[in-house]
Amino acid sequence: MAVTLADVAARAGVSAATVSRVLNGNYPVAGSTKTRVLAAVEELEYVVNGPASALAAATSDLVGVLVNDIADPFFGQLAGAVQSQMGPGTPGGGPRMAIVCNTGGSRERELTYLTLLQRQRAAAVILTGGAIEDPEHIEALSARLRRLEAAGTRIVLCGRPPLPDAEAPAITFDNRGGAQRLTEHMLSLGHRAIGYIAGPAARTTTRHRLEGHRAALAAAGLGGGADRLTVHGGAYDRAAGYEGTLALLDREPGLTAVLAANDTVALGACAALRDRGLRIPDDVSVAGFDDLPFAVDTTPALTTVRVPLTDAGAHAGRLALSPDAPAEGVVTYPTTLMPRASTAPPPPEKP
Amino acid sequence: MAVTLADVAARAGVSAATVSRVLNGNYPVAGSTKTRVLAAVEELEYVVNGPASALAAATSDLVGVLVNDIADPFFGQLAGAVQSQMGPGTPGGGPRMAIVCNTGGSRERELTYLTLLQRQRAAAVILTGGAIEDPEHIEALSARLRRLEAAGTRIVLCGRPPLPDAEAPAITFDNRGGAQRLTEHMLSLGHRAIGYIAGPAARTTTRHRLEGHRAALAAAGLGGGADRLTVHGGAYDRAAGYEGTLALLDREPGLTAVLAANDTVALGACAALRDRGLRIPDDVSVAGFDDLPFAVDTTPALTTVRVPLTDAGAHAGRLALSPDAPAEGVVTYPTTLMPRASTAPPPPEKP
DNA sequence: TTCCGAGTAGTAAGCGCTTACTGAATCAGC
DNA sequence: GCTGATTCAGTAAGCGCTTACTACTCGGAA
Repeated sequence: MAVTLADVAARAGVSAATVSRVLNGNYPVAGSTKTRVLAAVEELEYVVNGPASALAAATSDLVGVLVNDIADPFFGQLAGAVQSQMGPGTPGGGPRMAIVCNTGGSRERELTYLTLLQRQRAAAVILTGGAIEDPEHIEALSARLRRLEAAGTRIVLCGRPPLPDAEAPAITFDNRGGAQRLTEHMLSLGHRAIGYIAGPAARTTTRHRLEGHRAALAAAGLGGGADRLTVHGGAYDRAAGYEGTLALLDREPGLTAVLAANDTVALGACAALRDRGLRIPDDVSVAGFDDLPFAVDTTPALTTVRVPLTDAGAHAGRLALSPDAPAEGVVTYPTTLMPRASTAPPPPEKP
Repeated sequence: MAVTLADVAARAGVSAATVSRVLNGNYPVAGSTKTRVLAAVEELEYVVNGPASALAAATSDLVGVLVNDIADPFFGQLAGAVQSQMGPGTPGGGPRMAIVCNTGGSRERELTYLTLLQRQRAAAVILTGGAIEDPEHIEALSARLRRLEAAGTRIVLCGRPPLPDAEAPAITFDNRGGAQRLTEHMLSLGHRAIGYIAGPAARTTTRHRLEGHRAALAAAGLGGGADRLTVHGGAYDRAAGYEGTLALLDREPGLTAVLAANDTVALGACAALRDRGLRIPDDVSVAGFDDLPFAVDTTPALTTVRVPLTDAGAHAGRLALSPDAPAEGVVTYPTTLMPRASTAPPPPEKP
């Protein structure tokens, strides 16, 4: 039915092995033969059978990318950057294809996808986004990853810290430092009643950002009441920001600033503040994290911390494809404070 | 090295064929045997070799999804919805995996990815987003799709009209009607000088939305000067909105409304208006299209047209998996006007 | 008791490709 | 002109799985 290697070989008057060698180019073939084979490929519109070659060569050209939420631009950018390194004419030989797997932040699906990728004999797997900090889950995850590595799959972590006993290279963001600088920025503006809406608990990203915030507070001698002004959202979404802000406002009516776990959460915070009749930044300052494209378009423009998603994603993609695992351990990308109009000095004390 | 079917068979004391049958469940196997096999699979941590089974069975469990820009939430939502139909415990037998391919709107990459998917012997391919209306490209695309279909790959179109001579099912959005209703909404508010920032030319989505807009204008007897107040963006992005708005403003200082090709473009339009010192909606009304999640969080909240991305994506996913091609032709999803605060009556005429 | 047809399990022939290994030229060096 | 290296192409043995086809067992109808 479909055109096979043998058909091409017959057409070109050579053996199947020669055609294979021309196509893979890892063995000397005379120029004239090569031309003839290529012509036959063209004429017959031959397309390699991926599964067959994966089986024979025990390698596949599939790379898995695990993301928490593909509809979230944070992961969209990351995935896009990873994919920019694949396709034709990219490092590591032939074209690769990225399989983006949407875990939805579910532990179970994370593991399931890993098995599915092992089943595809993926060449590499890139785990993105903060890791879940449940020892039990980490153990299960490590076990799966160990199996994958044993099967020859390269593992790359992007946006999460390295795993306890694996040597998979990790790319991380300086979330802690970014959060710290952001809080310092708020403090320097004069804010003292700063609410913090953290992401879901038991996530590395959540913890690191919160740690940075706490560190800045502590350095300013304000560490004491921090807990009271911190709430945890159920996800990194708008609802977390909205509800978190309302909760904070109830807890501390004198709130002058809200720091959100990320830009999307900040959007929800802004909505809640507006619904309560508070102006940004006149009454309350708001800041996000990540500097997603829309941050510059909110009103007022959102102060946030830029995370170099594109660079990191591309880097992860390259690491995944590099035939020789450099295993350079952890690379940390810096984060940058982006002060914009949503933060300003707090309003003068009301008499 | 890796555990194979034979290993499992040996462990369970049966033949490889039996193990295969237990795993695929399309042949009677006695309960006790099944239990024994499953236990062996468990103990050996056996994971099927996907490529091998794809080769032998001449089918793969990979589904390709072509998107224009994975970092755009529009496609992110669509891709997420498609994937929600795959994975374990979904229609069409075993777990499938979605390969999301980022074409970046490039014709060449669109074709390349299609070849790459053919190479993987994908079970189905879902093409999302507006199609490019270049006869030459359509021809090339159709040829590739015909080859894919000949190879047994199901084709599903989502968000684009059916192809000339293919019977691939298509899911479309009522872009035309949505745009028409949106323009009618503006007209009913009293706007007459309505600028339109269209998407890139030669895209079906661009054309349909523009047609709807023109139709509403014509029905109101305003069809005449429509061209003068229409600009085309180079992409569906913020820059298109920003630059398009500045161009419109130069062309018609008395502009009272800007309709954008989509929500992201509208964001750019808002930014340009603000930079020119114009208030929304007091001086100029703005509307978008798609109703992406952030539309409700802009200031003021963006009037837009809701497009049921999640439903459509899930539908496309189901169509792609359904073993028997229903080939129900074209299904059109309705779009809904979402009037919000960014549109209001035009300011009173200045004397 | 014989025979037949369910119901199960095994055998073996590929699926289309890669890649050692082998073989046939060609060619430089003496 | 002969030898040994070198270059290029063919042969064939799988890679791990699926699936006709065959073979056996067993209960019940004849």
